[in-house]
Order: sequence, then C-alpha cells, then structure tokens
Amino acid sequence: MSITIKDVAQRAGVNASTVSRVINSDSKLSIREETKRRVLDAIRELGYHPNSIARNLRLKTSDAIGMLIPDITNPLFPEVIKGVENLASEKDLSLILCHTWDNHEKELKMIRFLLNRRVDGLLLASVHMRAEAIEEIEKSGTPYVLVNRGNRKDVSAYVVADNTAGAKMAVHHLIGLGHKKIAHIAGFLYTDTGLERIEGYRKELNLADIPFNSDYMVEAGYTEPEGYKAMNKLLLLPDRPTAVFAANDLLAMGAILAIHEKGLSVPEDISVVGFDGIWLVERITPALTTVKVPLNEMGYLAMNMLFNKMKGMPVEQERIVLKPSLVVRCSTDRVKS
Amino acid sequence: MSITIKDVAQRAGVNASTVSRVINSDSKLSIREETKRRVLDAIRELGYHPNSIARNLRLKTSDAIGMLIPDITNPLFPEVIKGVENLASEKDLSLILCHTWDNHEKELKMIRFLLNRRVDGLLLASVHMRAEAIEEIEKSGTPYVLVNRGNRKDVSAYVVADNTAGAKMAVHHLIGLGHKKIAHIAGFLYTDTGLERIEGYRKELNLADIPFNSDYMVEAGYTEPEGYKAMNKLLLLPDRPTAVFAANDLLAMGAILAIHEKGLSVPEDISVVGFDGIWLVERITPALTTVKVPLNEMGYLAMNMLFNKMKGMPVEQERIVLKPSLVVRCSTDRVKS
DNA sequence: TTGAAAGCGCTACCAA
DNA sequence: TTGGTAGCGCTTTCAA
Repeated sequence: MSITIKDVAQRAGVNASTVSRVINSDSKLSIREETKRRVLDAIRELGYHPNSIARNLRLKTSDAIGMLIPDITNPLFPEVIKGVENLASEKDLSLILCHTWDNHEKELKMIRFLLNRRVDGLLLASVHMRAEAIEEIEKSGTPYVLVNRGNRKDVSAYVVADNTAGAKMAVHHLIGLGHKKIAHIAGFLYTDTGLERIEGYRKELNLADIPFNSDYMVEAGYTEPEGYKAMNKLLLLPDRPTAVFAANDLLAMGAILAIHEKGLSVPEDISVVGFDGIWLVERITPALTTVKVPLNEMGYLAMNMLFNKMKGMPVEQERIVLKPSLVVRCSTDRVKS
Repeated sequence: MSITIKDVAQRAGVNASTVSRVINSDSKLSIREETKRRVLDAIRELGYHPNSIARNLRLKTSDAIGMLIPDITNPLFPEVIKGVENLASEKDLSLILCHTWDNHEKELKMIRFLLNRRVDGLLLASVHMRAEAIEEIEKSGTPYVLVNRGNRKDVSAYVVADNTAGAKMAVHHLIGLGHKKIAHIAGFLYTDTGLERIEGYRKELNLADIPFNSDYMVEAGYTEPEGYKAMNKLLLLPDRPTAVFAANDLLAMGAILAIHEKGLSVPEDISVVGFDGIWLVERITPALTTVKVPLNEMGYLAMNMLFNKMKGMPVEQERIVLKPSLVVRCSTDRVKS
C-alpha cells in the first residue's frame, strides 16, 4: 500500500539500487544526470518517502537516542532537554523521551524498551545508585551519558553540576548572613545530587564550626509538595531554624509556602535558598536566592559527548563538572539578632 | 555481533520460528512446555533482546508516536506531555518529541522526518494555519490529533480548550471589576488559540458596549519576553489601559514585569489576567488571575483518541473542546475611580 | 554507469 | 507441536 523504492524504480525504468543511490546521493558514485532526473521525477510524482525502519534495519542504526527523565514537570528538565534537542535535531536524531518517575522498576523497564529499539545512544537524567540498569546498558554496547545526576561509584561518562561546591556556596552565604541554625531539606538519598548537596552542607557547617544537628536535616525528594511537608516538620521543632537550604528550587518553593502558611515571612523570619536556578523562581515572592546551574549547557554538552561516542570519536573529557553560581535575590537576609 | 533470534534457536535446538512463537507467547499457539523452557533458557543464557526494528519492519508498525511542540520551556507543554506519556507508556508506545519553535519550515521538516520513521500516530501541539503540513500527513494515512491548538478551517480531530469562552470569562471578570480600558496582549495570529482568544475578548467587550480600541490590542507571541515588550508598548499609550488580558500566562508574567519596572503596581494600577493556568503562576507576585485549562487531561484525551484511531476503533467524538475555568487570584482588582 | 542479488532480524504462512 | 521459507524495504557488494 505504501510506496516503496521498487515502485519508484519501476516508474523510472531503473533498478531499485539505482534509486537508492540517487536518494543517498553519494558523491563518490557517479550517476548519469538523465537517470537522476528520471528518478527524482518518479519520486515526486509518486510522493515517495523512504522507510526509515527498513533503512535502519539494513544499516543497523536507529538514528534515535533515548532520554530518561524522572518528571518533566520539574522545570529543570525542559531546560536540559532544550539543550539536548538543539544538537539532536541538528544531527537528525530523534529524541525518544521516557519518564521514570524516579521509580527503579520503571527505569529498568524503559531502558530495556529503548535498548530493544536499538537506540544509538542513551541520555540518563534519572539514575538510581543501583548499578543493575547501567550494567545492562553496557552489556548492550550502547553509548550513554549521565546528565545532571552522576554516579560517584562508577566510571560512567557524565555531565553534572558541582553539587558539593554549589551547596557550600549556599550555606556559606547563609552563614555570612549570620545564620547558625541552618536546616537542609535534602533530596533523595539514592541520588548523588541529593548526597553531594548534603555533603556540601555538612562541610560548610563544619568549616564554620557549626555542629551538625540531625533534626535540621530532613530527606524529602524533588517536588514542591515534598518541600512543603518537610518544612512543616522543621517548623514543629522547638528550636526552629532561621535558615533553610533546600536541595532544589521546587523544594524551596514548597518550603516558602509552608512558612507563609504559618504566618511567618521569608526572609524576615526564615531565609530560604534553592538549587538549580530554574528561571521562574526569580518571579516568586520573595524572589528566590538559589544556586544556578547552567542547565541548557548541561544538556548540550551531554548530547555532544554522546554524539562523539556514537561516532566512535575520541571524547577528550568523559566527566564534565559544571560550576554553579550563587544568585542572591530576596529570600535570604541577615539573621535577626 | 548482536545476538539474534537465530542464535537463540540454535542454542535451544529449535527453529527460529519457534523462538518467535515463544517470545510473543501467543495463547492460541500451543508450544510444548519443555520446548518453551529450553528456549527461555537459551534467551537468558545468551542475554538475547529482540530487535524492535526488525520486528517493526516485518509488522509494518513502529510502536512510536511523534509529538510536535513549539517550545518545551513553556510549562504548558510539560503538563500536556505528562498526560500523553501516562497513556503512551501504558500502551508501550514510545514518544518521539520534536520541537518546531513555532517555525513553519521546521514544522514541515519534523513532520516528514516522523513520517519517514513511520510513526503510528502524530500528536500536533504546534500547528500553523497553513494546511500544507496537514495535507502531507493525511496523504500518508497516519492518524493524527491536534492538541491545544486546533484548526478551525479543517475537519481534523482535535482536543482543545474553549478559547473563546475562556477569553470571555477573563474579560467579563475585568468588566465586572469596573474596567473599561482593557487591553489584550494577543498570541500569534496564525494560531487559532491566538485568534479565538481575540474573538472572545472582542465579543465580551461588545456585550458590555465597550468600543474596541485597536491601540489596546498588540500581537505578541507566547513567551515571556514578548509579553514584556508588548506591555511596554501599551504603557506608552497616552490613555493607558487599566487592565490587561494576556493570551497566556507567560505573556502575563512578562507584562507584570514591565509594569513593575515602570514603578506601577499590579493590581492597584493595572489588573492582569493570564491564560492556561500553569501551576507556577499562583506563586508569582501578585498571584496571577488566570483562565485555567485542564492541561493534563487534554494530553491524556488526545493520546486516547489517537490510540483509538491507530487501532481503527471507532472514535465517538473527534473534536473535544474542554471547558476552562476562571481562577481569581491577586492580580486583578476593582478599577480605581 | 547500472543491474542482480544477498541479507539485515523478524513474523507468519504452509506443511509436515 | 514444530520446521521451512518467503518477504517486510532498504543498502551494498559484485558483475556486467
């Protein structure tokens, strides 16, 4: 029913192989102008469109890359995806997007799914510390790059932010403002983003000789409602913190909501710092002080690295750590004495 | 190099067709338990993963659907995509995401690209009024559904919001607050969302016997900077509007920024209403009054309709128009007399 | 410069 | 219950 290369060949009075040669216009092959024209005409007349699936089977490629993300409604990911897409579309690669909802089962299922589709490469922005999934990918020989979340335990290629440094900047800023009772709303402990941000938090506290208070650290996740819940726990503490460093911007937003609901205000009563620097947080009230990560660049660089790997080209740097920067806005202020 | 069905067959001492039958475990076919076990063992031992590309070629499907969106960093789309993805992953369909940046050339290019990949269906959230692209899709016989943006001129299947009604609600609200000088920051005129929202704006004005003032309508696009620019134009007017209805939330945010920069305040000096109801706008300052569209549902319903079409199942309703609702928050207030 | 033919990995028909 | 085989639409080698 669909028009194939044979139909075109017949119409043009040539062999299918000739049509193929015309389509792929290999400059090394010489094709008579006249033949070429006839083929091109036939293609137009019949409205022929080459079947990529057949082509891919023959060529053993898919011209597709798979990307795993936890949750696209966290505005962090669209920014990263944008960076990825820019390069991918330039290279005529399709981007197959899969959601894992930070669920290990789903993650594995999606990876198998993508591997069966023989994607040419994988971008993983949703990775648990468990190595099972990674192993499966490596066995398949499919090139892959971790994005945003790395995995400190293994030797995979990745593009991530310097989470520890970022967390230190945030806490340093708070300490500079005179805060001592600094809480941390942490991300998942099975993600290295979560772990490293905790590490930075603790290190910086240490540097300032502020003892770590386990009451001040609560594990949340990465969504706004989780930040809200975590903050409510912190607000119940007899010795309430005067500042909160949240593991990401959404968490920070949830925290601010909880604080406001208690009739307290930010930053007067409690200062709040976020992480990631999604653009919308400069518009909330109060404008959020946050650790900005070059998200777009992260996506672009990851795609670029993946592309090089796919082409078997040398990758000069397999592990890229992007420097974040502190953006001070209105959600942080000097501690009230 | 990769393990194929033949390798498995050889190892299990059966024919490839038998392996295929085991994999696809067709309940109608009877396979001896013993054989089945041998095959399954061989699969496990060899770490075999079926090649979807070959399967797709044979079956003439791709188990993939393509989705066109203008710009994923507009938070409207992640919400829609989430709805789509929910159903798609349930049906084991991959979602191939393509960005058009609202550019007609790119749109056409992406459609051809997806058609060549023989996607089983297409979800179009980025459609120009030009019918060229649609024609190409129809010629290919690929089922498709328009999402968010419909196309009033043709008979395509779609799931959209009732933009006219939504716009009327917004303007009605403003009029009820005593506003007469109501401006509209419009979306692109080649999108029917843009057009219909204008239509609702004008109709409601009409109903209240407020004459349409062309100075009060400025075409923008759908991004925040465009809203900012448009508002600045409006602020230059000798007879400044007291209220602004923006064609979407991002535009409204840009407008608010412009207003604030001029030292004016929302809603005291100028009231602002948005459209779409992305969740983040309840957190900006002031919390945005907006026309909320059930975005998630929109995605889900579109995917559902597409799925039915793909299966050749009867689609009871080819054109779904979702009712939006007005959410009044803090960005609108009575006009100062 | 072009044609013939093999084969990518799979499924499904027809036989046995 | 299983095997053999043709063929999905394409590319590419080998010959002509």
